[in-house]
Amino acid sequence: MVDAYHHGDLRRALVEAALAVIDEDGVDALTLRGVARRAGVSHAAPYHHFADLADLRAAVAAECFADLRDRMVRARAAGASPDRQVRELGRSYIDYAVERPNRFRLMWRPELRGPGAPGEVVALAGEESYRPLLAAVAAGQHTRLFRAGEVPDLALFAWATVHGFATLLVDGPLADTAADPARLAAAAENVVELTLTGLLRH
Amino acid sequence: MVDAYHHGDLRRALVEAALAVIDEDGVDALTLRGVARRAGVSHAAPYHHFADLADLRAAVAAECFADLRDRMVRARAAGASPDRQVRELGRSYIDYAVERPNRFRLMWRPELRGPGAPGEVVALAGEESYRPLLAAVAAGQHTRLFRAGEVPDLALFAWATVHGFATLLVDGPLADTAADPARLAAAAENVVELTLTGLLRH
DNA sequence: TGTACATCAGTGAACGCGCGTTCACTGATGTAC
DNA sequence: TGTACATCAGTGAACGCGCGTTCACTGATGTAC
Repeated sequence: MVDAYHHGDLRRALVEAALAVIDEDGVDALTLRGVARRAGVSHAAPYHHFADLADLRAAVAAECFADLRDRMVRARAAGASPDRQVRELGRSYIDYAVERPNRFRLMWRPELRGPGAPGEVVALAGEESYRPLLAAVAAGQHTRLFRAGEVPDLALFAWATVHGFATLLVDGPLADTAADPARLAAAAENVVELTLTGLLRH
Repeated sequence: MVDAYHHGDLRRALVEAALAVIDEDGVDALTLRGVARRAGVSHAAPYHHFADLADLRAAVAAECFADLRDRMVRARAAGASPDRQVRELGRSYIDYAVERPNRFRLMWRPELRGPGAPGEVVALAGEESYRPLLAAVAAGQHTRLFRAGEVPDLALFAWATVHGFATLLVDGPLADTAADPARLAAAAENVVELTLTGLLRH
């Protein structure tokens, strides 16, 4: 760490630097040279740890998904009943997007998933973030609180709603709402409750 | 049109070229030089019609939103009752995203809306695409088919759900579903019906 | 109807920029004996 | 414990690239008289 040589964990430091660049200047500002600069190493150093820019981007996205997964796991644990779990999951998902808009944007960039992308890690990490919601929906169905139907179908509906709301906050016309905590909370509450209505047995 | 000089409507031709570039190679492949090349003019010519790249991008996005608005207006007209209107609107929105994924991606790029963006036109065009949904929800509430509540809240829920589903199809893990017409139709039906459940009075 | 002239939309050369990537290199670290 | 050597993670110079943008220019078009 003191010495420039044999940095210790330059890979880690580069990922941290990349997160900082993305948070501050957006996904498109991410460059290998910029990250090296920020980490205080020469522009050629990152090539010892990442094949290319796409590889670095994928590593950063995987990191973000791991963070999201942890939040989802905690959110589910915070809910006593399945319906509360879904509420917590929805709120946490929205919070993540608003807190870290640029990371959220990166996570859904098409380059991560297209053909030829080093996106397998990303896809797997994404799946793991989804698992708590699937589990909560299955549990709600098991206690006959939620409506009958395929678990993946119900979960997909809930995910789509919350994800759509989050992207509208981050990239759409709801930016003003996202900037005002009170309005954001009210709008999120509305969306989450209506989602639950779609899930509940009537 | 025959002559290089006084092209006739180079602005129009540049927008068309930009749409072609975006459809074929993605949003990030859009450059002023590339568009000029494609339109068969020198790379400096576009500056007589657009201030810079961001300006061209905004013009293209506005064009896309106008297209979406037309589809939304037609979709609403195709539905006899408010619930059918919502179904048509949802399906058309999803169809647009799947048919024109790169245009759909462009339309929600944050650069279009951030501070300093020439995005006023884009914001207005986006609003107009939203109006048919607002109208359908208001109509459904008026006939007491839909639940009580603020129209914007109900409409936002419906939009978020369909928008989220569309983005998951385009940029997320549902790419496989989007590629298979039968599965796509089934998944879209599921999402739209659950959305309606959230809107209906019980 | 002609003519002089302003305007306007193109051209092509030129600029600087930051990027990704490669390469021969160097010096610190770890290991076999 | 020392020593020779392989390995490994850095460095810095160099490359080519396409881009955005500017600029003086040119020739077609429209207009005033």
